[in-house]
Amino acid sequence: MIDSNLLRENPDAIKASQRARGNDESIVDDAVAADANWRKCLQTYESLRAEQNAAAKLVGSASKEERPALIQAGQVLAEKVKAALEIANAAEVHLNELIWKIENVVIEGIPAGGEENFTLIKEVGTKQTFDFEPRDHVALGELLDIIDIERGVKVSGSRFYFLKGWGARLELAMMNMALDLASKHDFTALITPTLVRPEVMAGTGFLGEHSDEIYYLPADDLYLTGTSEVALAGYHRDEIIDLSAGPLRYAGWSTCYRREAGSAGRDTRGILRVHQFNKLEMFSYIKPEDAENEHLKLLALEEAMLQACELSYRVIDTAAGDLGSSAARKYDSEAWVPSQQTYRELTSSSNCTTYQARRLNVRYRDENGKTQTAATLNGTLATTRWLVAILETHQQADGSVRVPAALRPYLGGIEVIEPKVRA
RNA sequence: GGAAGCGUGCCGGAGCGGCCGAACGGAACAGUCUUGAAAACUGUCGUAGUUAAUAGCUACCGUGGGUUCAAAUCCCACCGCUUCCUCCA
Repeated sequence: MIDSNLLRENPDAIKASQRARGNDESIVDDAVAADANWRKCLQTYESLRAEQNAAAKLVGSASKEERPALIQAGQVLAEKVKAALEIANAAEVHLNELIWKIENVVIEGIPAGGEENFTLIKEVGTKQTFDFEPRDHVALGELLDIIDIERGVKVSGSRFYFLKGWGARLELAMMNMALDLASKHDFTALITPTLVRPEVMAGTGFLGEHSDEIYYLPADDLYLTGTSEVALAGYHRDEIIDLSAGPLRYAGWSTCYRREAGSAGRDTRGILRVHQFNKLEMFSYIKPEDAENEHLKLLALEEAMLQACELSYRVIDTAAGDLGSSAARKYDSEAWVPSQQTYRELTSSSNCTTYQARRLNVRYRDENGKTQTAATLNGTLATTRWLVAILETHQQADGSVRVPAALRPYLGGIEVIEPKVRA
């Protein structure tokens, strides 16, 4: 939710942002008008209400003879107040409808346009080449007996899989390494609920246009979360948090569920796009003026993880039109996937400025003791999808996979995952 | 799942339909006193909206409705918590 002060003071800034995103900018003028109208209606109501309160007070101290007339006058006032309230409420509803539709104001300097208009920030590492015919992660997973897609489908349907043996351990190793890294940088580990109530799902903005991406359990009126961001953002909802000693940082681990409703036919092979996976997500609550630096910090940690996994990757600054509605800026890092000869997104880190926190009502006290809306940021530190890049990048001619050195301590020291021997 | 009880400010805890944004106690903050601290004393001490305004006004006593001239107080629904029974990891 955007700042209504900004709407009053600088609607042009919001319009420019809407334009960069490719969104309708006339809605901003509508919102300004609706805001003015609401305030006018509110004042009408409040002054009538003040009159009513004063009148009601008189009844209490009035004599028996005076009362009937006063009560009758009160009845008339009550009718007026009721009518004025209805008008004011309707005006507020209308204003909210408009204001909720306006997406976060993008940070100046990010590229305008859609998905293909990103700015390339950097490329790190060399794209892996092989002097043999490389296998894709599905073939490797089968050969090493570490990913069992066939049985995943048998048990749960398409886009499900089993991680088995070293595959399962590799994922846990990666998550643990990520958690260690995050912990060293002041992130508190948090294992979050993955079933949440409708109001939390709506509050974090995931019930909008992406609602058919989300699993819903009607018998219990609960939603399965597609990312721990939902729980992490809801964690401090309606609270005044203490940021005087620095930001609040969390590393949330959870299983994530996605229906992939709109992606039939896309990435059907392997575990690149699945209904269920695990993710370690960083989340920061911070003073707005520090948000951009924090964003760089999140990105730096993501890069540290990618480098620890010895992956080749690039970092992009996403264009305005490709941002989620809460994000003011988004950095994605994409790892090179040899079998696809292309970069695939492994991390995504968004600076939501105060947009998300305003909707969730998360505030802090500034130096003067005044409450201010906090800023929130989130970023991926590891997900199941990383296994695709790790396996494919570090494969060897015989189908074995070299374990990146940084991961070995988490895997009992093993250096190579060998093909299954037993038939 | 069955039974009973309870939800008030940072915490504890009062509250008769009107004089309750809410007694009282504690915590916290500021000051007096003190070489300094403690104690004692004095004061401050919720959030938000509107407004030029730290003036005024409005709203908020779990949430949403309702009754009434007037609701923390009465009625209804929902949510949550506690205890007991049942069940269970």
